Amino acid sequence: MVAEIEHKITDSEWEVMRVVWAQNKVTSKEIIEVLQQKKDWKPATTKTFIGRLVNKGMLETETEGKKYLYSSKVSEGDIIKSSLNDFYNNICSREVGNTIAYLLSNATLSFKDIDILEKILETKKKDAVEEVPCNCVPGQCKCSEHGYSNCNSDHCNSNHSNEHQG
Amino acid sequence: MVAEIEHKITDSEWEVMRVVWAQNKVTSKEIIEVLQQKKDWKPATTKTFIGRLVNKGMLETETEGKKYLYSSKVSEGDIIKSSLNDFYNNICSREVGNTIAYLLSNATLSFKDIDILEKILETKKKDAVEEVPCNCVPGQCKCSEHGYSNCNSDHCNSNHSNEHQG
DNA sequence: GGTTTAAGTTTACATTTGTAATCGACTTTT
DNA sequence: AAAAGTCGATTACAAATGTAAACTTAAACC
Repeated sequence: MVAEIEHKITDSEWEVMRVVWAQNKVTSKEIIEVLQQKKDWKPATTKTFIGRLVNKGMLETETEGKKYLYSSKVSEGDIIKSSLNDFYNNICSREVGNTIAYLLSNATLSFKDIDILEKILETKKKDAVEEVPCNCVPGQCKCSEHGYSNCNSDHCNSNHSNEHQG
Repeated sequence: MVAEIEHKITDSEWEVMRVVWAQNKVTSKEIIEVLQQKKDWKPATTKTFIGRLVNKGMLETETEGKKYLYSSKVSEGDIIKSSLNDFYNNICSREVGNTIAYLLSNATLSFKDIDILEKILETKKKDAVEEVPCNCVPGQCKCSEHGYSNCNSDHCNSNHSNEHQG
């Protein structure tokens, strides 16, 4: 189970977190410098996001002698997982396979990555299904019913599906 | 290349789009009914989202005789891809493999899905790399440097990485 | 030791998002 | 034809987000 992440993280907050994750413990000055370079943010802007992340419980502070050091309270992997879970709540369950295929196609992977993925894929064969159930609308997506002749949903695998695919 | 999606789509807007995708052409009444069931939204709320989606150019309207029919101007797959691209801009390139592994592990897949994924994975072997480059911070993530002894980033594969992993 | 500087905290403000009521123009009903 | 219902459009408003200046306090410097 993935650690519970209380709040969603915004795009801007991601940027800050990445700097922290990349170095474990950092001063605000370091974060500010990196993001001034990378995102052209004014120092004040970065400060705001740091503050919000502390409030959200994503970052914690520690006073080393005189100065503040920021570190992350949540791992990058956990936030990624939490964000993806949120995202996957939005999409049709039938799109999951396509989605992974798309990601896979466009990814830069290491040999080790590929190795791991192959193994996982192998185990997935055991619980593969004939047709992934659709969860789009309560009464189920109409495209899975026969005779519905103008479905243009991507996940529709009826033979009518490519008649008018933008 | 994925179709350019002008605007980001919000969680609430996803819900509306899903109803439209599931049925191709729908009246507002149908959308409202589904989302009243599924999300307990007041009709006015759904109307707002429909309106915003029309403004964003995601939905288009057509008057069949007397009444409005809404249909999607963008395919579900394209929006998913666009959203995932946005998301992947936020995460470390080294996390991509892990991410796909996570998704794969938790996915419900069809036999066909698995088949496709296997083939893609096979082709990925050709351009696999020894170590995926990190894109977290301009000067590269410190965890890839030797001697940096307190990196707790998930993607750090130095041997010090599990000393204090929350 | 007073002044400059650095850094965390407060305040500011425009946009976007979530959530919804109300308005205005048709349509349908009586 | 007047009343009532539909439905798209307009308006409302709080919370979240992007972006940043100002304030405050403590440290550093001359």
